[in-house]
Amino acid sequence: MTDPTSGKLEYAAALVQLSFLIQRVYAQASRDYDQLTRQQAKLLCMLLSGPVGMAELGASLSLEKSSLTGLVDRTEQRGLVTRVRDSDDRRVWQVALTDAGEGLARRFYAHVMRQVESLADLDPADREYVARIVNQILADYRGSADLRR
Amino acid sequence: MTDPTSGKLEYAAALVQLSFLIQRVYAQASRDYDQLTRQQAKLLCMLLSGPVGMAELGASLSLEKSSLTGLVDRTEQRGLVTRVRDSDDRRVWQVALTDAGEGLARRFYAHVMRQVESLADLDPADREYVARIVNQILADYRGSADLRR
DNA sequence: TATTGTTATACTCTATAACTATA
DNA sequence: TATAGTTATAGAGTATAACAATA
Repeated sequence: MTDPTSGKLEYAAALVQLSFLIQRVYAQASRDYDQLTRQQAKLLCMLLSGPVGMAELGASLSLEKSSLTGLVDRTEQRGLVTRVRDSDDRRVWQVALTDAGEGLARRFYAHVMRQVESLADLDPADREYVARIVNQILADYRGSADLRR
Repeated sequence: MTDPTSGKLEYAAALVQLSFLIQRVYAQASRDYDQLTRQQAKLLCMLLSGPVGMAELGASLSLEKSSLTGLVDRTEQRGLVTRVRDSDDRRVWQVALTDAGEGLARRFYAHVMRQVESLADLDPADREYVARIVNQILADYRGSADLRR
């Protein structure tokens, strides 16, 4: 087993190291934007496309429901999200961005994109190729996740 | 700003989503191997190439020294690592895998590699291409990190 | 009865600041 | 004095189990 921190890595080892690098970028960006935590930043980004129910959030974030309760509590106390009762089922809550949360989320997300883009000076053709393959990996995973339901 | 959880993503967005997917795989594998935490698993893997000093570990893991003290404490209490005094400088400690820690780390690491390999059914040529570009990203980052020192 | 979400509890992870031991 | 690492403390993140409100 070779040292995973240097030298030329095989496919899987390289992807794992890249994931740690990108998570480091993400965590640093979180601190840079209003001292967010990585988890709070991820929550905000997941709400950018509109309010999401607690159950769906828990599944997407791979969190137990009690863990999500705490995360939403802390993010709500900072004024970045609010809970909204579902009109159909009074047990259900939707989580939505506040105006402050949406502004912060947009700026944070754009910053992370810039940081990741500037990690390496790649040829445009290489970027497109990588984007295509990574989209294929993500699509294959979603397909297999659907099968498991 | 498009929903980052579905559809075709641009280069940076795709890499960020992939990093979250791989971290989920890594965390699940940690739980599957003796109920490791993600951080303990990462520590074990960093020691696979031999003992490492606390200072270097802290830099590699992006942890404050007190945070690392706690992580090594908990991992040591589980019998997976040991502290060894440096022979030259009696303030310095090296962290090393125990036999149990090394066996667990090897099995865990191999499992993560298999899991990541099997995320998608890619052409061998695509895997090689992705591996080459990701290695370039990692090398560019290390180069810029060296410049910042 | 079943489901959604919260509360209670315990533990891990992390940072800041003060401290000890060694150089 | 300076450096390597620990201790003290506080807070965030997480899971399990028990619970309340609603369906």
